[in-house]
Amino acid sequence: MTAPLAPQYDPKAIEHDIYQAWLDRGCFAPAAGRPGAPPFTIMMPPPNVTAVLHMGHGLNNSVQDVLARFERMRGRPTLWLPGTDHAGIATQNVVEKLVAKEGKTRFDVGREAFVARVWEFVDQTGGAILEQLKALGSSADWSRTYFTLDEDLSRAVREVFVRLHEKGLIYRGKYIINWCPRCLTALSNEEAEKEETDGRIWHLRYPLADGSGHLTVATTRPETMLGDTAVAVHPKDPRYAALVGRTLRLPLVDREIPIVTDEAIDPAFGSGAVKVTPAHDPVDFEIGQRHGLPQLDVMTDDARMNDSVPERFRGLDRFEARKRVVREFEALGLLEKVENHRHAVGHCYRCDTVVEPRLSDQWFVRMKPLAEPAARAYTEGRLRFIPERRGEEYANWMANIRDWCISRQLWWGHRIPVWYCDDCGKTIVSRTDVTRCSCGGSVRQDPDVLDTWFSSWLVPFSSLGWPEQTDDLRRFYPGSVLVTAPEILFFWVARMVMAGCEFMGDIPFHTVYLHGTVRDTQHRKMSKSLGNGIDPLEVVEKFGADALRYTVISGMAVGTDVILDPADLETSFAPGRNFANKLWNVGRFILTNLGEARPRPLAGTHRDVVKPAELGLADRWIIARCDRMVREATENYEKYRLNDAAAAVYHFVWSDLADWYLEQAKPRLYGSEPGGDVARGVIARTFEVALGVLHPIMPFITEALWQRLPGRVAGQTLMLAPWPRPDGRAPDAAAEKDFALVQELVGAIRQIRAEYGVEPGKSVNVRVGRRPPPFAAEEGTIRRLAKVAEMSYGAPPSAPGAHAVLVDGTEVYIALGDLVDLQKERDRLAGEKARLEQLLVAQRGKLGNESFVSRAPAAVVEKERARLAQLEEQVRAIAGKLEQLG
RNA sequence: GGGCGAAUAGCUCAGCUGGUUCAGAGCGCCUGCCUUACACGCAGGAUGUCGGGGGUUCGAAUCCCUCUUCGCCCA
Repeated sequence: MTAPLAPQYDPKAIEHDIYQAWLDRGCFAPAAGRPGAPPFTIMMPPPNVTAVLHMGHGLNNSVQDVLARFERMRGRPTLWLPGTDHAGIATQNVVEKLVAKEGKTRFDVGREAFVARVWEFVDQTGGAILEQLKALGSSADWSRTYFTLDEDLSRAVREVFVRLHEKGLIYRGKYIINWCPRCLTALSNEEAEKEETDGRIWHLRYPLADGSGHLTVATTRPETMLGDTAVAVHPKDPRYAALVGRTLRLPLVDREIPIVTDEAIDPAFGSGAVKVTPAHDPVDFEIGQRHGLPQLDVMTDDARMNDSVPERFRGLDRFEARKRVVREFEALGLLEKVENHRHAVGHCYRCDTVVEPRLSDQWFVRMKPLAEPAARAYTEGRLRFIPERRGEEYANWMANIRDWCISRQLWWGHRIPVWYCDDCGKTIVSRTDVTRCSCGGSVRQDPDVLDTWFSSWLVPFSSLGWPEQTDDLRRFYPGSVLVTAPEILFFWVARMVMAGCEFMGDIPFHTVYLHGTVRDTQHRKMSKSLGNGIDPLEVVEKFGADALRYTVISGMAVGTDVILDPADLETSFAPGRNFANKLWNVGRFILTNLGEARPRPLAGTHRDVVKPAELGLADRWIIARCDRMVREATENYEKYRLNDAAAAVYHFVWSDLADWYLEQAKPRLYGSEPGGDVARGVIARTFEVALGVLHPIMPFITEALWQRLPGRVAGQTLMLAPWPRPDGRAPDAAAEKDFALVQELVGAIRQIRAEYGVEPGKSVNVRVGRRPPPFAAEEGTIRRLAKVAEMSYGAPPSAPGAHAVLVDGTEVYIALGDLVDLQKERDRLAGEKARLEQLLVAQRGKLGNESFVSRAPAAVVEKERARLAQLEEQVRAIAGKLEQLG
């Protein structure tokens, strides 16, 4: 039935076939689920259609897949919905680069042909990333995969645009927006990323028009002075009170500008006098509005100085112009001083070009009315964040929301559904294409497209068919959890909540799980430009998807970053690789020893069921440990503490099952002791449980081993098996305590063997002070695991030997013959005695403290008393030994 | 400038409601072992002023204040 398993786990040998089998059986589509179980819906953050997989995706999708698989096994109809995003700027940039290789710009190619070219590119390469996600084991329902430019999602975009416009929440206007002079488009505030930059403040002198002196302004962008139309000071600033209302002669351009007062001026910043450039700064724009100042745009689309500046500046790039302006001020003796200044400068989030604040005609969404219900969802506790503190960022953003610039001067995207009549000048906003104005005149559609996020924010329902009332929409909206990186909290998450409230009347998910970022050993974010990225496919190729998944999941506490070394994948992914290999070998050992016969069940009504009386101490112990592991892991999965869930199974498999139980059971398995059938039953059951609990994190290897367990029927899959439930009779504190005693004795003997350098193959004789039931029950185990030849009980012999004292005071004597060094033994015991006496003093002090005894809870005091007694017993025993040694 | 967080072993981080899960895990390191599941392993071991200072408390890595350093978000 099963081919012999290789001694080293080879993920490549199993992953592909298993994934294909899951696909063939349709395991990823939502099942009917357990009766009454609520659906579990999780929207994959749609990757850019041109993106290639990086570790960020690896992490993000690992987390989502863990949650999806967990809930699926728990019997909830689970939909993990994948898709791709058309990513306006990013995709257009990629194709523009291709076109550039042919020596052309998109304008040479023309709009229609260029867009056709992008489609061609997307059809060929787009969605490759979804294929790559499959290599990670992602259990998304690929049959429902969407693309944000699909016809039905585009219909949703138009519907939303028209509805918001009808409500007066979309408007067009001329305001300061963030302009990327490289992408040649407007950006939203969120897309203009502020980066701390070392800059300068130039203090420039502007002479009074009447020649009676000058006023000094401070600026970080001197080149914009060419567009100044005023200087503003704070109305209460005594330094400038006398100058208010007078006129300055603007150097270099020789233009007269007024000195005005405005509350927005911070008297403490720079000189307290601010040059006002209404066409190139948002604050200046507002000052200009208040004072009716002219707006003088001094730059071209690509941030060169335009024709409204003196001729010698025209055509200069803005940074060239900056240098020249400063030089000329200096030459005129008008440069007062230059200071270093660190400040936040906006950069295009797609190409990192410094953004130019610029006056421009654009479409906006009025956000306040949309933000209000979205903010309330959080404050009322219906929407929660993990980690919690992210909720405050969300609330803060909502409270200070600004209108959203949604038009982009791109060709790739959803064209704005607005038409202008050439004849009557009417503006028509329409769900369907317009070919002619009601006046009969010809119409032109607005040339711009919408911000990509204007379609992404609808995904929680547009991907389910909205505005149609589809079955999917009814069944899977609202969703459950959103898993993403904190970077797109505002871009995407917050806006989805708004859209959900506005168009569906309900938030799109109740939990937002924001995971950390993947960084290198210097804690730098992984990026293409730094070359410090890790290719997840390379990791999968080398160590397997499970190793990748386990490594990132176990290495990531809630909200913390994952540090990986791109230069040393071997070490970085060792935790996952080692554990996968361990699990593989545990499985190999177990499968070999279970054989073909169906093992006896531990519970149920089968006549062959293992009766409680048949279970030995070790059996009861591993069943109890297994039960504890299931509870712990389940609880941690539920709390999104995935690393803790991972640790619970890891510890059970490695430390409890492999290191102790399997070792303990070997004689029974090998037939040298009776009870092999019981051991096999216990092993089969606990291992199957462990595989199930681990499956969400390591789906491939657990599936592979699970399918090989005896008694499997073809077609069964662990992926759809029910979530392991704790065994009703399993909690067994006594067994846990008793076996721990056995473990302690074995540990004590091993420790002494190691300290005295007893050869690993050599057996020793041991005498133990007393013989509690656990020692009697597991004497064979103790003898085998500690390599003990003769084990006897009672007072230790007087012959020299090594001594140990267990925490309960039990004396352990190990005959070592001539290996024993009396002096060494004295030193060892004296050291141990000193250590324990220190603890004893502290313990006596604690209990001697009247206020502790009277004020601490009785149970705590009782515990401490017991500990004191134990310590006293240990010290007494060791002191006795020392005396004996002389 | 405003808001939020973090500092625990060489490294990456757990430690949740103050008390035997309190000083932990993984990786790395040291010693000995190719013990017929695994050397990606087994057994044993070393390493800590829990960032500094102050406070609350019978009791603080844990709560409060303060300082220092480092992050993140927003202006």
